[in-house]
Amino acid sequence: MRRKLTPRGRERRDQLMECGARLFAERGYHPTSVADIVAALGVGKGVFYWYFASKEELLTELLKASNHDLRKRQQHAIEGVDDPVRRIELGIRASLSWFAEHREYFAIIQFAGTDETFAPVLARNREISIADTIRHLKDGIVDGRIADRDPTLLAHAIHGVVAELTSRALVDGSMPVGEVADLCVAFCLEGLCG
Amino acid sequence: MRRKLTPRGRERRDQLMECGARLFAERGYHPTSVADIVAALGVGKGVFYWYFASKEELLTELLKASNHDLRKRQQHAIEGVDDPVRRIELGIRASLSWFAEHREYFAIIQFAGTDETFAPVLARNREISIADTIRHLKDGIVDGRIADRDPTLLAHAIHGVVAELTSRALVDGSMPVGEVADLCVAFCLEGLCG
DNA sequence: GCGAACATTGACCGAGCGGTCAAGCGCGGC
DNA sequence: GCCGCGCTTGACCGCTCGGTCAATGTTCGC
Repeated sequence: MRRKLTPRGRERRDQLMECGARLFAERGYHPTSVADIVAALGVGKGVFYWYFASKEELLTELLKASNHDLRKRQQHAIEGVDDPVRRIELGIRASLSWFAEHREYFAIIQFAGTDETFAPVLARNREISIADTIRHLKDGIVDGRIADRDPTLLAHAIHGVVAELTSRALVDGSMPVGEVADLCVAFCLEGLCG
Repeated sequence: MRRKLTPRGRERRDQLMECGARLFAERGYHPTSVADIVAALGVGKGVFYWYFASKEELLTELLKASNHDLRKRQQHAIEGVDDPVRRIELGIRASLSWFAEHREYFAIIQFAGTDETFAPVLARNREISIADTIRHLKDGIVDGRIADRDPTLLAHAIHGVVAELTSRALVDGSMPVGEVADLCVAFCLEGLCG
């Protein structure tokens, strides 16, 4: 593995990550070999192991980087908004629009959830995200704007709606983001009967 | 592969499916080899290929069988109930209790979703399930009991909540089914603000 | 008690995997 | 001009995998 990174090196690393993300998403993690990844870039196998200790490490880095990017988007979206219900709404919309622009990551994250190896990093990512949501929920419950139910379960419920609609409507179905986001928000805030 | 099946053969086949389901859930599909499955049963490798054409076919059969069983449970739960909202509620509760009793299938289904190979059978399973839900939703919309929004997206939203709460609260968290089901129903019917 | 069909064995195969490494390349500093 | 180091090469290694198959055991009906 490398010690330092010159600009040229950083570019190669990014290329490998992008290429790996695309192939993992298209064919799955196990069926994609390191040989496939370097072949797609037209370089030798050694290049891969210069930048990553293992195929496993590449996936881990992909998970960390994508979560970091998604969270930045969410934080930017709710910046300066005080109303907790509105913060939740904007967070949902930010998530959907991020996934609409990075569809390949959906499959990657889903796979990572099926392999114990990636449980730690995935759990950490989710914890952060759930904690953010819980904070807004608790604020809303105190204000009386949100029904007084277990905030942890509520947070997971919201994440479930976002995940499923991302998967079915954005990734598979290619529906317009705005339309999906509107229903997602309406469902989360008012339910079926609202 | 076999032609006919004697009672003895049927039992072996069931053993292989049960054993495969357990190992796939514990370690994942790719990391579990056919050799692992037959070793766990203490039989030769040829036995596996007598009952299944491939490892792939075993997973496919597991997906079909589990979905069939889950659907039976749902249909039994809503038998004789006319109110569409109540039917949805009972369907949600039936799903959660089924998964609580068959936790291993959650990981299997999640993995199958990451591999194109299993997309057809998974899509078919989901279509059936979503169609059931849509039927009740439309009935509810006609009655004015359910808000007039895209029933397909609503159905996916409900499935998302069920899936996520199954995964986080039942499989990982081991919370009591009843408690999770109550919140799941409340969230789906009334949302955060209800 | 024999023959047919069901059921089982486990050594074997070719392919492909993740990962290694000795050797070589190219560029900036001296 | 050449040294050092970041970077690249690709043949190679050990191993495991999914899948095959000829031989053999087991269970029936007749």
